[in-house]
Amino acid sequence: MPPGFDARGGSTFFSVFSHAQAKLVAMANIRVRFAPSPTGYLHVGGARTALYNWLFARRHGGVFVLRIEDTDLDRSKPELVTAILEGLEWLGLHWDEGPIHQSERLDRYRDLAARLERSGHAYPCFCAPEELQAKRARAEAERRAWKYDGTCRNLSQAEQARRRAEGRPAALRFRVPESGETAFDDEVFGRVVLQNSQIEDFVLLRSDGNPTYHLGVVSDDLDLRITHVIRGADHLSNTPKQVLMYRALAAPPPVFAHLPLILGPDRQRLSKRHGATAVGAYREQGVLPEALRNFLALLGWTPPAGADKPDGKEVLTIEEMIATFDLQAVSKSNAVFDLEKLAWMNSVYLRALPRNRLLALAEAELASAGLWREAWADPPAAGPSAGQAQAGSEREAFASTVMLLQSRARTLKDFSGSFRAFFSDQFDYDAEAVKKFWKEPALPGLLRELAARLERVEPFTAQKCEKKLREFAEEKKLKAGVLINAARVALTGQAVAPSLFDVMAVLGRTPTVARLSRAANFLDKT
RNA sequence: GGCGCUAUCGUCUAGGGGUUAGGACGUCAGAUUCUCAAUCUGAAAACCCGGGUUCGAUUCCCGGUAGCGCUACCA
Repeated sequence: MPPGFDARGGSTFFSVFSHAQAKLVAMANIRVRFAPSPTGYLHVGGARTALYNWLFARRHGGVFVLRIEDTDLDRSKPELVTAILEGLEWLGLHWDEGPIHQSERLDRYRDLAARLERSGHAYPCFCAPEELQAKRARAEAERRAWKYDGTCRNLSQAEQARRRAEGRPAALRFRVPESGETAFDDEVFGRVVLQNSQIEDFVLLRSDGNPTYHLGVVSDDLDLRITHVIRGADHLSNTPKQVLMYRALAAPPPVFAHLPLILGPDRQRLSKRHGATAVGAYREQGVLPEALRNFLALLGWTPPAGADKPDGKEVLTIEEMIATFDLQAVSKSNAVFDLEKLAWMNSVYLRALPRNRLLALAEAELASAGLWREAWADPPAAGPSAGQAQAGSEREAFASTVMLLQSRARTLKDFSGSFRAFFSDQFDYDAEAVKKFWKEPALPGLLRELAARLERVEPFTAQKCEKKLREFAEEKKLKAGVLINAARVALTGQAVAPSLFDVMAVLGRTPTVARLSRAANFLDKT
């Protein structure tokens, strides 16, 4: 580390350091952080921010720090911290340090605030919040721009002391220069410049002694030696305030990279109104973490096209993402969260899932829907015995059912939803399916006869079943399709399912025959 | 209202002073077929508007418009 790099050293060396040079130094020892506030669940926007931070750290061999910004005591809920951590773990975004709770670091913030006050960069403000609110409301009513008016900015030492002696509560405000401008070079947005006259003397320390966001972030980013601040673009306009603080502390600011926001289909900022925004909700809906992660990665970032990754390849392994992630390739414009594309991506990942993992996930889904049967469980690896051989065959039947269904699943929910008939005898006949495929008047008799013939098929395989059914159709001078489609509805209750004969094989003889008869009985009654 | 940022198919985006403006999702059509999905083939679909610079702007500059963000003793 070159001299003068200790952020807390207060060296002025950095004031002459160019942005490019600072960047170079920062690259040598990358430290990034994700700093959610536990006032809500892990939002997909937050998850993407975390992902980009994580990718950046992994790409550059850096450290990914997790920090919980819980300085708003009223709104922060400890149980939400757990939910956020779980969300991150689920997505595979493991942090190297933390979680660090800001609520446990109040001394650090007060120290920094005191330092700022001593150096004249901050001053106590005795204005009552209600008073300020009234002024603001008035200004708004008169359609004037409002900014803190500096009432307490130039109080004499004696006056400050007098008011303190009176026990009047004071907030600490940052003294923003009256003129000039503040600029920084954002990795995504480029140079951003703001007139200091536009920035108000913002609060650093509340009158109850707790820090505000700005104090907390700068203090912690300094303490944690954060080199790159990668966060949502909603912080872009706040950044000059923080840059001003770094300047007042004679400390080098980190490199900033702001990420465009994620919007709902109506182009409004994504919120509950648009449906699920919490990562956990997607998990519950049967989305795979790697699918959500891949989808989120592409929401604002385009991987480079190369020989190994021809234009159009959007399904990326985590390794490919790490190898190619680049802040320069992050888009500047906000992106609409496209549920359809997520669903597609999820089906791609679902189809590529290795057998064991798929079976485990299907089991979990069925269990939570109350459809799981212990007989399907993975038999213990111990030596074979009569009982286990039996269990093993049940297991095999379960496994082949799941594998048969794999290619048509959109989410894990399908296993307990549209695939229900494969795991339970309790299912209804879909009205549309009945209308479409149960038109043939002679159907009850046909289904019964078919059932009778299938009873004699040996062995009960897809091929044998198909042969039997086609022979039967020919005898009856029926198109095989009529029988096939009718039987599909009988076996699954649906018009949509895998190849009928595969369905028969997977169900087994007894359920197949029973369901055909049951359908015949049902038809008799209607 | 003030300030900031952004602007390519419906959506995510590539591209860049001269291109048939490329890809992905979705949509539509066809192939396949026992339904659906998958797969394959094909199609429709975009440079916000106005000025300027230029031989030539979708690309560069300015303005407008729209969208989003910030404008708290929230983060």
